[in-house]
Amino acid sequence: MVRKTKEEAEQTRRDILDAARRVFHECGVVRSSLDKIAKAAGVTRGAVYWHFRDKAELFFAMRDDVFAPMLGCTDAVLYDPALTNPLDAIEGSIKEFFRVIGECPNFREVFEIMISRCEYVDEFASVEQEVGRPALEFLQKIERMYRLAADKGYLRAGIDPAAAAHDTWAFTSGLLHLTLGCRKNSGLERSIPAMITAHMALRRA
Amino acid sequence: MVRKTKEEAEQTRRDILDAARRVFHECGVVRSSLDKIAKAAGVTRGAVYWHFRDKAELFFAMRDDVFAPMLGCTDAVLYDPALTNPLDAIEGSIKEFFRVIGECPNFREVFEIMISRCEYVDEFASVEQEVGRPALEFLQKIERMYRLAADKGYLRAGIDPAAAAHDTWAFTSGLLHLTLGCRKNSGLERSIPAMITAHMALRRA
DNA sequence: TATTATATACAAACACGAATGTATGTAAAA
DNA sequence: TTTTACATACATTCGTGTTTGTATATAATA
Repeated sequence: MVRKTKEEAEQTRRDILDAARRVFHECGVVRSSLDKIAKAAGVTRGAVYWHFRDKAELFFAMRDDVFAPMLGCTDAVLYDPALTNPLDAIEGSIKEFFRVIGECPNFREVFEIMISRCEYVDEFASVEQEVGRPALEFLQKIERMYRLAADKGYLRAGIDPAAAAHDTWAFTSGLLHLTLGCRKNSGLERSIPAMITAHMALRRA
Repeated sequence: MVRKTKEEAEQTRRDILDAARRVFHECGVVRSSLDKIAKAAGVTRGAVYWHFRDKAELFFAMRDDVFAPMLGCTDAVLYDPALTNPLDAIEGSIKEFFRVIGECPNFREVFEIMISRCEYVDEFASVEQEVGRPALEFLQKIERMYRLAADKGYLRAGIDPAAAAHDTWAFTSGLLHLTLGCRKNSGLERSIPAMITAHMALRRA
């Protein structure tokens, strides 16, 4: 059996993507040979080269599988019309982000790969920029929300919305890196929601 | 000329360390062959293997050259007896950290290598932990300072010192990652001191 | 002090494995 | 019958670790 049906071929494609994530996570992107990934997927390098041009294309395909849904999750909360207080929207959105990271190993693995198992040089140099772009968009989104909160009188007096946004931006980024970095120690996982609550409480009127 | 004096040998050792930093930064740790590093230092791989057992040892030696002095810089401010308000000590210490990162390219390069040009697997897996340890120590240090500030009445009423420490901890970590990541765009560099000031102002009585 | 012996500080050459990209083969689906 | 969806085989490149060679600094000795 060599030639498969379209559905079977699509399945091996997904098998390869799945294996790539596991192997990238275990060995790092550079040290993950396509042969290792192929074997982890139960195929040969031939199949990998059939579906993907090279390792970079495979990497980006794997990443895209996860990033788009993630953005949808957090934006759904951020723009939830039921939340009248924009500060609740920000708080809920950030909590949602870390909930997904904490509960869904696939998502967590991809973020760990992006942050600590990939060298941002040569063909992967763009990864850094592509990580930075969503981060900047997040900054702009919450800045708008903070401004809205200020208009509605929810923001504590004397706080500049832009400054608050930058602060929350750095806080969120740091929390992500810290939670992915030191997983086992310090039981950071469980205290994340409380940290987010405390962070936002500082800014409430 | 083959055999050199002790001083000359020490100089080539430092040349190699210097070249390693540059090449690691440009090519990433895994893709930096020892031959590339040797050539950048004006020697052959023989010299590299003479001074260092392998790439990992070279990497850690390069890193240690920078990390120890850095800790000294920030701790000097954090424990400056002239600062009676612990919140000033925290603020000054963090500002000092980012001042060094911003003004000293060597330090910045090493941090960029650690954060975005090194895959934390196999022999480099410990790097992640060794980055995490100073981070945890930083958390404990500022937690003590926040407690001290609370005792002295400098901390805004209603703020828990431990929660404030965690928040500042994440903020600082995030700021580091963001400033190293998106260097050119958004002119983040220049607004860092103001961000730190605003961050601390939120907690002042 | 002069001579000798030895360790030093590399350069150069070698052997080996690993990874990549490509070319070819092939059986079944369309 | 022609693609498709791979498996297999091949050629080549690259990096590593080791070994060998060697001129010289340095210590030991006479």
